[in-house]
Amino acid sequence: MKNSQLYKGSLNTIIMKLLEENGKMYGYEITQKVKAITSGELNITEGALYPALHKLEAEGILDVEMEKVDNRMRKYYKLTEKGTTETVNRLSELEDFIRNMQSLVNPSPKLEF
Amino acid sequence: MKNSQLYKGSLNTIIMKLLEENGKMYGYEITQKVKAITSGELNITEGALYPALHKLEAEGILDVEMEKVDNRMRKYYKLTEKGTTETVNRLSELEDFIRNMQSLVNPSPKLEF
DNA sequence: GTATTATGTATAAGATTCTTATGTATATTT
DNA sequence: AAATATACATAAGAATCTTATACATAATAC
Repeated sequence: MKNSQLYKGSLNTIIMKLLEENGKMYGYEITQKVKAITSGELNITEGALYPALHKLEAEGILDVEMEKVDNRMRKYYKLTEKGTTETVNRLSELEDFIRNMQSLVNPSPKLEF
Repeated sequence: MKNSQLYKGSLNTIIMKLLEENGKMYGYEITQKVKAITSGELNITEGALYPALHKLEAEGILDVEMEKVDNRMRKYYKLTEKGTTETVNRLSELEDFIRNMQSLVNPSPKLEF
């Protein structure tokens, strides 16, 4: 996704947070939501997304539910109980990560008078 | 480094920022500096650090300079001209990344009255 | 006095995550 | 009729990191 390696490792957290927020979503919907929220800056590729969803399902983080809409198949994903708990941890880790990165690149905050 | 995949992809940016700030540093010094700044939360492993330094050197981002201190060898790294330019870009990418991640996980900022 | 920890660099095997390319299929727009 | 949007899937390879191992000197602990 995108021309920056920084996003590597953040996809699972993004998926889980969106599902926590929206109840249930299908793959394509996730890609569009992410694109919209980031003003087109972050584009999740299918090659990254679908294997990630399958893995989260295999780990018991997500439940899946098929639905046929407009003659097309949709796989809706939602957080399991375990997944909901795990999401809290992931978001906490993300906060720590962002805080640490800001400490590293912003050693002396500019004081304004 | 650490028990979170989120840091994956951020090592180069961290190295470059520290070198921009401190002029020149050697590998072990970088690991200690990062540990100190993050209060022990982020530990750069040698297996990640040294290959990263070698690659940045091969890409012309870093210059190396050997120095013998206390009968031990040290390899001091510093940014090249190209590396200095590249650092500006990386830090800009990091800002975008952090902003995007905050948008994704913080959709409705809590208003306080 | 010797064993551990700290300092210092290095590589190699394997895991994880992602990119890029490809495949299939239907609906809509040009 | 062709291209784009919607929808899911996988496979090969790249990039990054973990874990383990290796070597070497200095300082500290027992």
